[in-house]
Amino acid sequence: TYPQIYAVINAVPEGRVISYGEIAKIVGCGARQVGYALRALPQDTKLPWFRVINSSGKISLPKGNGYERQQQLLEQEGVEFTLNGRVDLARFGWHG
DNA sequence: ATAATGACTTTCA
DNA sequence: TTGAAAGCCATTA
Repeated sequence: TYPQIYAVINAVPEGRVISYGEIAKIVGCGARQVGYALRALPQDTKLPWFRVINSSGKISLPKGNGYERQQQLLEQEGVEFTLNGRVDLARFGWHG
């Protein structure tokens, strides 16, 4: 299941994001399993893990531990965040 | 084999 | 709009 999840994430184009649930629906597993796969990712991975956020358009990492880093990486690609730290999935969301 | 654990989601209050 | 509660299901222990 990891390979399938990684494959989908790897297919997400720059400047776009996808939710855990979307990935789960595509590979046919639960949404939590997607997060589980990301947690097991090495630090030096080339996978665009930061393009994965939750269904409400928010980052699922706790502040002070990756949250800021992910937001920065996304903004770096042109993804805009609202005042309350959310991403508009209607505009930046990606559907294969 | 069994039970616990979540980088989640959806469904109501 | 917010938050608790109940689903979810592969990985860990």
